[in-house]
Amino acid sequence: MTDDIKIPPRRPLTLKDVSEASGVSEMTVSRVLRNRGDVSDATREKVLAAAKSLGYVPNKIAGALASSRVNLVAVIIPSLSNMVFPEVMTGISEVLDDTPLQPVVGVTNYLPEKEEEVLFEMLSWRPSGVIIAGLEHSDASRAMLHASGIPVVEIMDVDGEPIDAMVGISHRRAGREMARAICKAGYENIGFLGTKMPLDHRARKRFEGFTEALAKEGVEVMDQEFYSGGSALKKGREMTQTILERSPDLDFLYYSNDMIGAGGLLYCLDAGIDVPGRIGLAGFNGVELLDGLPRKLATMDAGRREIGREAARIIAGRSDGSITETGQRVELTPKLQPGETLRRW
Amino acid sequence: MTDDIKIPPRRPLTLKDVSEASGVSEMTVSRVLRNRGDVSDATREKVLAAAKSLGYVPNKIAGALASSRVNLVAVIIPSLSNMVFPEVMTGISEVLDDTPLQPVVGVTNYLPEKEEEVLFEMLSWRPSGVIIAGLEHSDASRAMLHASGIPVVEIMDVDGEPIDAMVGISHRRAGREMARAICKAGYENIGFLGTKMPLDHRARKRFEGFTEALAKEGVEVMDQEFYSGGSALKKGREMTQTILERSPDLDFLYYSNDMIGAGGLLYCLDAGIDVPGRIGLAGFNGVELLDGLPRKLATMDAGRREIGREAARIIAGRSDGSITETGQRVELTPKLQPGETLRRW
DNA sequence: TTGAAAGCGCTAACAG
DNA sequence: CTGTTAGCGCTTTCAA
Repeated sequence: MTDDIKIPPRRPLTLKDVSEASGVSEMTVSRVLRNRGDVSDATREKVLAAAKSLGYVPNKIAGALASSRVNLVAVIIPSLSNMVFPEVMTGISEVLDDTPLQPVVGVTNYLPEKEEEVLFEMLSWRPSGVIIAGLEHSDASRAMLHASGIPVVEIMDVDGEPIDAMVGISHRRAGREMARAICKAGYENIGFLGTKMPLDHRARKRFEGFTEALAKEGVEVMDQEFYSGGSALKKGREMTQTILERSPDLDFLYYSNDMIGAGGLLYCLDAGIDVPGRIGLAGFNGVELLDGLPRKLATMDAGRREIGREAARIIAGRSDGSITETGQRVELTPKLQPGETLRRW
Repeated sequence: MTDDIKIPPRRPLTLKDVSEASGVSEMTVSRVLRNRGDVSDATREKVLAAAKSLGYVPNKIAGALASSRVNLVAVIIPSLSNMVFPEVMTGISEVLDDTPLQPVVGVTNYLPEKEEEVLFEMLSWRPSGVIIAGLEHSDASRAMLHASGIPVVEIMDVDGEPIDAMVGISHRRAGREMARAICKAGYENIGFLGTKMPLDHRARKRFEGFTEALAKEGVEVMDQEFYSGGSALKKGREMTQTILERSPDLDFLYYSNDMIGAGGLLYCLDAGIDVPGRIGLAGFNGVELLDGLPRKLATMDAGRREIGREAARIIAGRSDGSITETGQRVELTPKLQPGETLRRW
């Protein structure tokens, strides 16, 4: 009986295969597999058994085309390699896990052209929603998003006009509040250290808010230092040394993110500089890492996880019809964490 | 002329719309948009102009169904929140960026059931390939992967039998080599600190290789300490303090990852412990962060970026037909980085 | 170089 | 509760 040898199917199984194996119509098989409509227990059992034994995996492509429903949520972010966006992802996953929706991630590396590409690619899959970082996009990107008719939530930032919904914090305000806290603590010679990233609009806005609030107190940023690429912790060290050698009078350093701030803190401690007595330090983001440093860096928690959750809730709600409004605007409040690198006042 | 008011289309545009707008058949429009087959320049121009002015975005769902070609690569990883997988992702993106393929990420949180779910979900989109972390999967997962007929690359680990291709390092060997280096440096009372994660098979294999090689030298692990959740840096501090108080004779601490190792290092420096004289330290992964620490932690680079690149190359090659073999096995060599926390011998 | 016809595998809508 | 009939928007195939 050489005919007995089973050749494993190279062709993926279809509903028809399950239908034939179970003796139930394709339509009913489809109903069972989606838990839709009423099906008798007996039929259900038969179908389930057949599907399982065959190892049937439904073809969502066909399903999506037929139903014009796609349970995918496009998430478009600039980077995965700093701690901030993975945490947003965690928030998104947390709420989508309780829905039929699935996140699909695209990374833009802070490049508008890349964003456009990724967006086009993702929109061509007709997702149920788009969650995209930032409010600044190319005209083409905005047009696509607009024309798609798909729910869009722009996240992280609320300083600007959203295409549809937005969830985030005001980075201008975050910068202002940090400036006020610093002045209140009595620091006067303030330096700024950040990334060499003209396209990081949120960092830019924080800096703008920061200088604006300082100006109100009659203070100006005394010196600045920028970096790009490499280990942020190491860069933080190096930049700190550089700026302090150049401007020894500085008594406060404001970093555009916690990683370089942590590097700066390690440098100061190594160099025997009194923190926060001689020099105060502050970062931005509120990353978990800070918990393990020798001294806790002052920072401002951006509520990244909560931003992810809230954005996902909006998409999920619109997708299942429980939310019908559009244009939601959710502003979260960044929380100042004074840590131990800011003088008590 | 009130009829002049244009109501923006809620219905997504189709090929037909472009066809009508340009006066060219749907088929030819399709050819132009995909750069397939010969089309006269004149027609091409017309079509492109029409598509652009309408803001047409092709429907990949329909395209994929018709052509049974899906330019998606499923990437299934346990977590995004430690530094390791984002770096693998970077490697994957780097090579897929030069292809028509797009990565789609699914996260399993180290849970086999979740892995099964995510896998099922992703396979039902009929991706061009699957890149999945680890060699340990549930029977159901293995069966699905097998039956799918889709190229599968299991990554990170090579200690086991792959379903199809695999790319990674031998964690057993990594553990053994670290053990040898430690013994050679003259340390004798060795402690191990790791995660409380029975499902992290790679950490387990490293530990097995580690103890095995120690045993050959007549050495046993003297004490162990485990943690779960929270800031790894902080936990590293705490665990180190705990284990050293309990076993003051320890002269070496082997950490299952660099983050807790870094925490341990910071603790030792704070406590004024002579590193690597009194106590040696080593971690695992080779994360960039180590560059900025006061002293460079000994570690073993797992080549995560390269793993991602290699896996993506295999998928891309099979997908474009430039590779026809299956079952590739690529073992990368982890590189010991002695840093400054291991005595020179 | 262009077009017409026939599905891809599934589900909506309706009929029984 | 179950089945039948039409497509979903695109690409394949074949013909002009």
